[in-house]
Amino acid sequence: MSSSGNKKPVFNEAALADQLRSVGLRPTQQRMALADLLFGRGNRHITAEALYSDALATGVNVSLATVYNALHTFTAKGLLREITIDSTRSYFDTNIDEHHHFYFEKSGRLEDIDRAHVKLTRLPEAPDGLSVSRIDVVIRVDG
Amino acid sequence: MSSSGNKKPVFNEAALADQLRSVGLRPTQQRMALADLLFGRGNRHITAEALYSDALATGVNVSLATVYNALHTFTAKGLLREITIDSTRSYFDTNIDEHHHFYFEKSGRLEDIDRAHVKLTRLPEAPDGLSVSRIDVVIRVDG
DNA sequence: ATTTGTGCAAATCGTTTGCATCTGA
DNA sequence: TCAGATGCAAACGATTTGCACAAAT
Repeated sequence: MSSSGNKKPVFNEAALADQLRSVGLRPTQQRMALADLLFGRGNRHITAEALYSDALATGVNVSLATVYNALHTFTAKGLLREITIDSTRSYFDTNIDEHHHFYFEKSGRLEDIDRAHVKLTRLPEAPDGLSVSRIDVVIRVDG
Repeated sequence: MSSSGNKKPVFNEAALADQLRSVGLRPTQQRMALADLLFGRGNRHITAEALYSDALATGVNVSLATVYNALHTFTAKGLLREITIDSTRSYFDTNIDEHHHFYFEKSGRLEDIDRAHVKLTRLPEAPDGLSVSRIDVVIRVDG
């Protein structure tokens, strides 16, 4: 009973705290716990509600508002990437490298596709010399 | 003051009615008027609220619920394609051919990219032999 | 001490639903 | 006639917001 919840953090607390500080965020208890759930268990594609459930399930005490707060703050600081695929909810992806997704329509699950497996050619220029901020490829499969 | 609104329908009424009947839909006044707004002015990427405004502005008498109804029914019948890009609203695309999109982040506007201008290679197999229902490519630009 | 973050509950907003009434074939 | 459509208003669900309180520097 030394850390912030029932489950031991997967990441070293000091390292997590440094990561948060390095992007200008205070390593509060809630953010530490959420960051641990997000980044301490491999790549995840998670919704706010799901992360909230995860937190409750592991004994972490946070409010839903704080979960939304943390997800948006992390996204703004580049620690997460927001994926919009289903208009009823937002997914947050812990993989911030350039990559793409399979979307399983029935289950609502997302799966990463490495950038090396999708090659885009003949891409048109962005109109008016605007710069491209991101290219998303989503392969929808009926599972 | 002979047709269903202030603005003359761009499409021939009989042709529109046939198009609706051909997919098993009754050509009601509301559906005819909405179909005309949707298909009678070139390709459009429109939200439910925007179509509703359009309808009101052209003197067409429909409820918002009917607009949603029509958009979903048309989509189910293959006359429209629903595009999810922004989690706060759904877009409906009158272009049902395979193609992709530019998304202008500031204005929220969408623009078609012909399929010929995006070539995907090295596509991974869909897992578990599931079939691919659709591939969406969205190029986000900061305009 | 000051700034930043958190939690609660209420508010928002796009969308959906229930149900009574109308309409097209 | 009568299945299918429409309209209204209430319900919904994810997300956001206002504001008082707590925690971090």
